[in-house]
Amino acid sequence: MQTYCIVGPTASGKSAMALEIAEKIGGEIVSADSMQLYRTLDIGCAKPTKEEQRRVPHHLIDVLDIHEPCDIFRFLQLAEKALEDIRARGKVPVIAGGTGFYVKALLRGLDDLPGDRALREELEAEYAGEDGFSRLRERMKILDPGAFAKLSDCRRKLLRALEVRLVSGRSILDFQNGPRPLRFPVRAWSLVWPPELLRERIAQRTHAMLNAGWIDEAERTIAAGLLHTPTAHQALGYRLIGEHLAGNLSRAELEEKIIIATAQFARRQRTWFRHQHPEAAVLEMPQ
RNA sequence: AGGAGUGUAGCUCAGUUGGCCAGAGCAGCGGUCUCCAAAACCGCAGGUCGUGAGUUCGAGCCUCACCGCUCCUG
Repeated sequence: MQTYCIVGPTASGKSAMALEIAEKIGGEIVSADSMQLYRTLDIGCAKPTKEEQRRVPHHLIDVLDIHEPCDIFRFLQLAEKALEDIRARGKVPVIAGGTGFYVKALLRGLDDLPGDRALREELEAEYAGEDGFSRLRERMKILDPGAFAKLSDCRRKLLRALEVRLVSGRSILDFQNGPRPLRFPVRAWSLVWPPELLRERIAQRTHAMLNAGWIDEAERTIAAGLLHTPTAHQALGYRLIGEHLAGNLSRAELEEKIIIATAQFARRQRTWFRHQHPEAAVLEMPQ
């Protein structure tokens, strides 16, 4: 049985298209969005409305508390279960999402890299200081020159490579086997907008979200500790709204900054989808 | 109208006593991506230095005129 998949940057119209397809074929939507996973991050993450969620069953929305951490494996665990359930019911999954890394991993799986959470935290602490990064680089330079050559600029990835090296005795590069095949048949589209047009949509949506109560929502979630959560704190806009509430940003400046941050995010997504999803047919938007 | 000030990348500005090819931050664009991905990281482009003339071997920096903007006084 076929599985559908729609990817695209934020504000590109994925949700609407997924809804349309799902209704037409009697499918169920699986959100592949790192932030819609979290409860109470509603307006700010442009979640489908309750009404839309009633029209078609949605999965992986509101499944985590903001204080819970999430990473690619947690997501895969949840998403694979959702796909399994949907198929068991004889329904068609319609994956829709803007978190490219998650979508790709769901479609193709990940290589089996060794890991050790506890060790990871130790290393994180060990290389935390001012000179931590240079010490990390020095160590990797001799321990795993290959990985160092490829990752030397990125602290986070170097750290992970060191973890793999220490756990397995081998380079992280040895575990990464290039492009993986799709794990199941999929019909996929990538929504592509002219940048200026998408930016305009982002601006309009941001304005509407702010007027729809996003500021109150942010105030509540910040009071609940959002800014100190392991993963959810990354959600765009909330921190800026906090600045606004603290009087450091005017309403106009707030809106402008959110639009810029969102457009920058959309650009990164654009780059990702352009290169990482050969299975997806490009759909020029609008229409 | 008179006086003072100002006019350098899309924006905010640096540019020493006139002399490397005019710089930065932000924005923009491109790229990477296998346990933080709404993240992390790498790279690129862009300026008739308001306009015109003059001084000088040489002017963004000096002189003059004009234009624009700002402030002050009437």
